[in-house]
Amino acid sequence: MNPQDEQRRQRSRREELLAIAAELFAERGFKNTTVRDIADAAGILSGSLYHHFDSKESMVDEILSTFQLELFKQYDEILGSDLDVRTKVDAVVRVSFEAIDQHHAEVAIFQNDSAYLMGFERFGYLREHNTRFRDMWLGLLREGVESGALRSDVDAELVFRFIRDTVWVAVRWYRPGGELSHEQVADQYLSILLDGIAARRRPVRR
Amino acid sequence: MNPQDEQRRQRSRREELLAIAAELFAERGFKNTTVRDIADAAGILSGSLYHHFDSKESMVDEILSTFQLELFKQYDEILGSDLDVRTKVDAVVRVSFEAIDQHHAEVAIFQNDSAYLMGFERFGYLREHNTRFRDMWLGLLREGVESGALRSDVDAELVFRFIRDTVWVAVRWYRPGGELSHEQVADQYLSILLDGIAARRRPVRR
DNA sequence: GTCTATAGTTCGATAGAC
DNA sequence: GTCTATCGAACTATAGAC
Repeated sequence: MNPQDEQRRQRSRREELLAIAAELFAERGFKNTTVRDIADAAGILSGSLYHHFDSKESMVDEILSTFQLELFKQYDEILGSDLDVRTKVDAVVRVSFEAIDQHHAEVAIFQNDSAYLMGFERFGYLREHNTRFRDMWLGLLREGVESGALRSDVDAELVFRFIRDTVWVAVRWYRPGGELSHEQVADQYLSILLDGIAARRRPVRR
Repeated sequence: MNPQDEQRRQRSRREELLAIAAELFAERGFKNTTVRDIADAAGILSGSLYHHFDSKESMVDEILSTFQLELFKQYDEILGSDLDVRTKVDAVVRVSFEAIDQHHAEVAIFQNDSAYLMGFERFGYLREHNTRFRDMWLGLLREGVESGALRSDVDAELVFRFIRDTVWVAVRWYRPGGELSHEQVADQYLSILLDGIAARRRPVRR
């Protein structure tokens, strides 16, 4: 039994089924994944899934809400610390790329299907997720400008969108265990975000 | 009505239906839009759509292939010009944001559904689109580094993904006719991309 | 906990009248 | 060019046996 299977065996059946569903949702999209697909991948029949879950929706609900809880616990730790702004920005970006690495399926589902899912009342917390994420970044950016660490001549709302989109959309091409580690991607991303890709006429120490 | 007018009238009706379908595909996604939705929006019944189109797939096919043709015609003009690299990068980004403004639905469909559609053989040209876009940017970045206009210490493949994702994903929040024009968005994006968001210790002229 | 069997919908697409 | 009418397939979910 390889390590992945071993790890899976230790989890409850419910979590195992959720992990299988998450992979399929991430790969094909929520709407394009049928309960039969999930059951097939789990080696059971579609009806048997309903012994564990109320509906297909409640499966993706549990996947996303669990992930969101975990992610914001990490963000809150960073924001509540006494690190300087520049280091906080660094930490938030690193934690995000780490999430893409360690919760790849969840991030992919959030990225691809949250717009659709937000149409349902039970997924209102996804909207809350977006609001909290925005507040966090606008706060960091304002603090950074005030402290003189960040430029003040660009629109904060636009910078926020720029950061948000570029970080999370990386889930489309980043592959855990691939050539680049999530730390390496975070390094390069922060370098581009902070210093840009244009060459400097004169070296600037920071 | 003579045959020529008849042909023109059919073409315009066809284009009208495609525009309606494109809006729905962009808003809800291809899979989540039914032929009945499209027919309802057009004020006809679902069966009547099949007088104009073979299938739902052929509708999205015509929408995307037409757009792709037009977009790359613009890119090729820029690349074939004798502008310097820095100006070419500028122009390519601006044309892309202009496309988000003027072909919002098409870009949204490409952004949201091309991964799914690429699974079908008839949409192989979407893969070609990605390859050409990548070649274009890697060429520009290499040329930029060689000419000394761009930094040489960041991974070109990663910079390409960074640019690609940041530009196109803007279709998720950019609204044509909204507060910010596509030119303004392009200005700020280029500024962030080239110079970064970190403050400079000393002003650097470029 | 998984099975068999199927209810109840919704979907893409077709045939032929007008 | 649109309508009426409908087919067959695929889907979510349920009921009850084992």
